[in-house]
Amino acid sequence: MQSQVPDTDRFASEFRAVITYRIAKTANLLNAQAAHVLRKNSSLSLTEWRIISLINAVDETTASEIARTTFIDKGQISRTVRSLADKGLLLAKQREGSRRKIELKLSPEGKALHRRIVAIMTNRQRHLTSEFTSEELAAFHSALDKLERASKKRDFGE
Amino acid sequence: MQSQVPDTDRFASEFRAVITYRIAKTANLLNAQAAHVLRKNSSLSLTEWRIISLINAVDETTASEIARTTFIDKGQISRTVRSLADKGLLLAKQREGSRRKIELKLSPEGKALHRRIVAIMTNRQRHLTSEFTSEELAAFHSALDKLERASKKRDFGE
DNA sequence: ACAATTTGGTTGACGTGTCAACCATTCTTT
DNA sequence: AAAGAATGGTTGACACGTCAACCAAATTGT
Repeated sequence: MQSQVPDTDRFASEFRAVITYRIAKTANLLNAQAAHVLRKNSSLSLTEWRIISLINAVDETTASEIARTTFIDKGQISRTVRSLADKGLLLAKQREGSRRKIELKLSPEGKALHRRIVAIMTNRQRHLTSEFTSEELAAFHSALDKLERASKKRDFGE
Repeated sequence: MQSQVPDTDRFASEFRAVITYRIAKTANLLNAQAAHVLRKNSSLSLTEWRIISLINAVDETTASEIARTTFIDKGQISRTVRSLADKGLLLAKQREGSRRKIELKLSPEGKALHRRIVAIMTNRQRHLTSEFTSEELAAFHSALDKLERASKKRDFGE
């Protein structure tokens, strides 16, 4: 019998260098893990959870503000917001003095849920970064910054 | 009139620290950019392109080997392989001495396409990493390794 | 040699993401 | 004040990802 992790990865050497593959793969793994944890502990999808924590962070916001900062699709936000409102986790009401902007806030139930889940997720994040020194972590964030900036330039000699 | 990039991101301070958000967001931006480049230069989807380059890298492989190393869904691979075969970009034939394994190779057209696109993508990668020193790049890869390993443990006190 | 298990691959159903069109409202310009 | 542009949000159509069930072939255990 071969070892658990076999000869594996004839691909590895070639693709370890391709940074975009690596990020995509890591992101997928992390997202899958998060979705799994959420399923076990709630009935939230990953996007629902993200939107909840975003709203929680600023206390009150609008769909378009979320869209602008997260790059989540407008439409998807619209639908997710409705599903969260249907579940009674958030309150959406017309902003004073506007007939268009809709103010999003967590309901008490939403806040309670957030409190419960954020504890789990914080724990998870601690585990994920447990092998990082704080310098490594800072460097990693700064690398992501650079990539993010570079990813927004759609003009590299196309 | 406000500046192009406005007061922005009341979220930023809060969420810069949440590593999984940041990776997911960066990965999304990079994927979107890649998909965009592919659309402009070919009729390939991102997964089609990835599978083409994977096959190219090892010359010949099977669906399950791809699944094992990339964590792309079996089903998705199966369908993508068929669509690539339909487009004449890859050849799928029964492996000698097996009535189950199917050997995947690029067709001459597939190879030519790969050659054309890989040039563009390599150029892109150079732009993406142009602000990285080689130490930074190495550190970034090693950080991804750590996260990948940690993401596979589904047991952190759940 | 047989049953039980594992592996390679396909398929269907369904959820999520993405794009573009759209409407109503608000802001800008003249 | 009216026309035009920009913004906030919703919707529909469709592509893509994900999960589970499934079949056939191959391997393992007895």
